[in-house]
Parts: sequence; structure tokens; C-alpha cells
Amino acid sequence: MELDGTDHEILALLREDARRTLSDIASRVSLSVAAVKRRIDRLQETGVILGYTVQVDHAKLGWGIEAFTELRFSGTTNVAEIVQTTTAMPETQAVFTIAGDPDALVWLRVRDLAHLQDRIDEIRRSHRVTGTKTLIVLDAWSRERQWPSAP
Amino acid sequence: MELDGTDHEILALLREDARRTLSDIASRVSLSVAAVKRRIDRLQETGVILGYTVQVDHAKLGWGIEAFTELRFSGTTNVAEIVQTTTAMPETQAVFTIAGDPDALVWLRVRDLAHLQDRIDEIRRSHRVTGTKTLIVLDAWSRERQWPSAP
DNA sequence: AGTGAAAAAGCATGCCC
DNA sequence: GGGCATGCTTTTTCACT
Repeated sequence: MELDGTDHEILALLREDARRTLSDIASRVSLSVAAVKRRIDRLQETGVILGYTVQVDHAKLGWGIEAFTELRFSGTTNVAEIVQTTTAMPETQAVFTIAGDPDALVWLRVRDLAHLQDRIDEIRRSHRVTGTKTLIVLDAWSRERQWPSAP
Repeated sequence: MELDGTDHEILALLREDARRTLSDIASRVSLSVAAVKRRIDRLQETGVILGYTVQVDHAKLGWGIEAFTELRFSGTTNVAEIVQTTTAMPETQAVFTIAGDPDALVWLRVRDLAHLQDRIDEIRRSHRVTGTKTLIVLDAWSRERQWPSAP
């Protein structure tokens, strides 16, 4: 599917604030409300837009610590199995399987360091993990807004 | 600010789909529309809800490759400066400053490997970076939905 | 804090260019 | 693909418990 500049503009606006009204978006991209709606509907149908979500301040909910744990495991370990175990933990924010070393990167959000320790132990215990290394996040910046308009 | 179970339920519902209507949420949490609205307004005012955004399939937009680059730099390097340079790149998804080794972790999204190479060079060039190590993501899982209700 | 109902705003649809 | 006019849904506000 081909996206033109207007589609990218609309995506950028929704990325900034998904609750903008159609008329707000329409005036910013100089189109009618109906035209904008048609474009957004199309973006959803084609799967470019996966969904809408709310951005939450996790620290305010008591999940104050973020960490990344690098996992290394033996060649016989089933990668899918690792992904399954880690994703089953509610503390897991994301899991990335990696080409090379380490084999996987798990992004965790925990209450405190004791909790982190506990979760790392849990991962180590449930698999043939040959090694872990955990990076504790001091500060995080994340692009919640705006995305480059074209590849 | 204190959140009760209903607040967490509402957050979970919005996290799943931020475009649910108030009446939909109201019926699921067994409250009136007005009561739900007041709670959501409060969550926004207190900063628990930071905003609303759209989830995009980046691969469909041509940003098919994800990578993490670990940065190490000399003790004299200003961390804020690194963060500033990396966040200025549109390819940067997030930047984490780390306690220990490495000093920072940059999450990138790029078109292809040549593009990745280019961005890593850019980071290395603009700072007193003593070393980088890049992890190329083969597959990613991320929790787009549901969050543990209480810490 | 919660409720219910009325007013205002925004959305969805059909039909036109 | 874009625009306009219409009825319908959702949000917002307000008086009251």
C-alpha cells in the first residue's frame, strides 16, 4: 500500500495525540473531515494503524525501575520457549531476540531492586540460560511523538 | 494520589483500546458514564495518563529493522549531550542511560543495514564514544496490552 | 464519589462532484 | 479521491443524592 505525504502527516498527528478530532486533523492537513476519516479508515484496514493506546506514567503506578536483561543460552535452547516464559511475566515490557551475542534482550519494569532480582532469578531458573547481564536504567527518553515522514 | 481497583481496570481497558467510548467502559466497570469520565479526567490531571497515541506497524512504513546500540564513553563525556544527539535522530526510538557498563542503550529503527551503519557512524562521530556494540533484533514481542493492576 | 438527563460536539453515512 | 448535508453517537456539563 502506498502512503502519501498527507497520510504521514495524519499519522504524525495521531501519534502526538490519538484523541485529536477529525475536524482538528482535517484543518491541519487542509482536507475535509470526510476525507481524513476515509484515510484513517484505510490506514486501519491495511494494518498500518495497529491500534490506539494510552501512555501511562509507570513510576506513578509504583513501577519505578526499568532494566534490560541480556540473556545467553546454549545452542539447543528453544528461543520460542524463552520468549514465552518471559512474556508471561507481567513485569516484561518487551522481549527482543537478537542476532549474535546476547541471544535475547528482555525489557523489564519492576517496583524495586529486590523485585528485579527476583524476576532475573525466575528467568534463570526456568531455562538453560548460560548467562545474564542486567542493565539498570538511570534515565529514559522515548519518542512518544512524531515519526519520520518517509523511509 | 491513590488509585483504586476501578482506576486500574479503566487504565487496563484504555491500554487495550484507547478509543473505547465512555459508555463502553462504564458498563464494563459497572459505573455511570459521568463517573468514568471524572476518573479519567483525574488520571489525566494527576499525570498518570500522559497521553494517547496510535500504534503503528513500522515495518509497513518501511522501517523494517530494529537494533539496540550499547554506548561506552569516557568519564568526561557529558551524558546529557549524548542523549541530545541521539534523540535528535529521527531513527532513535528511545535512549536509556545505564548504571554501569555500557553507559547508554539506544534503540533504533532503520530502513536497512546500510542505514543502520550510517546511524551508528553518526553517533560515533559526534562524541567521545570509546566503544559501541550493536544488537540487531531478529524478532520482537511487546506488551501493547494489559498492565499488572497493582504494584 | 456517584447518578441521570440535557446540551454541545463530534462522528458516520449517503450522495454529490 | 474529495466535499457537503444529514441523522446518530459520544462527550460534556450541571443539578442533585
